[in-house]
Amino acid sequence: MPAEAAAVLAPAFKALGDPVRLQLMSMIASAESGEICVCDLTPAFDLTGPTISHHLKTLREAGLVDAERRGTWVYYRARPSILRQLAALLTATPAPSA
Amino acid sequence: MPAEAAAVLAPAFKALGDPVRLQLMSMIASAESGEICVCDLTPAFDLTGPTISHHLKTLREAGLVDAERRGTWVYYRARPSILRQLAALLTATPAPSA
DNA sequence: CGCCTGTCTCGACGTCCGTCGAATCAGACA
DNA sequence: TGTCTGATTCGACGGACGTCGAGACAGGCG
Repeated sequence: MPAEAAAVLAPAFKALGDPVRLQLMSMIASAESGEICVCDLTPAFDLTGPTISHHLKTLREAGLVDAERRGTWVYYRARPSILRQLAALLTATPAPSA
Repeated sequence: MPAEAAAVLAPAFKALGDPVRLQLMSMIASAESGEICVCDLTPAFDLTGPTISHHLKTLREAGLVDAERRGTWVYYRARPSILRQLAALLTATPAPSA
């Protein structure tokens, strides 16, 4: 793996490297309708609204989720393509020779 | 995903969230013989020995690699089981409903 | 035994991160 | 228009992180 690829992929792993964000990602990705409102995410944690918003921004900037405002509420949905990329990287790494 | 699971898995993602460690992990996991010497890892980076050693310790403590001293040299090898766990988490997250 | 190479530990420094409170923006509704 | 709720941005604080230099430890070899 070239250094440039590592520089591109590492931020995505980094974004998942916080327990709160990992759980947020899980909730977003496993939402039945494919999307979930911030107002449904916030009460699941013992954290203030701004803090959850900050974590969601981190996930957004890592390219892991998309956000869309509809009326008063903001809905988040996962981006499966990048998740597949990360998973492929992890399964590809073990040496096949053995 | 329960909060406890997130607390357990997040550190592994966090360890991969640094470009240097991600590349180290890639080099270790893709080693032909299944293991690789620190002396082969260090010159691949523009970093000092202690810094590489620190990153390797981080990967070790995250459970991603094992280290073994043989004579003068220390060899690192990947732990495929945890890599499979992380990959499964990423592929499992997208909602199947569509 | 003394030295040399390879690796790790320790202490320090600057920067980034997670969290909060206060303030701000976006939209709905009377 | 005014106000209320939901979500974000801003500024600040404490703690963790990445990096380095210096020093310590492990093992091989004269």
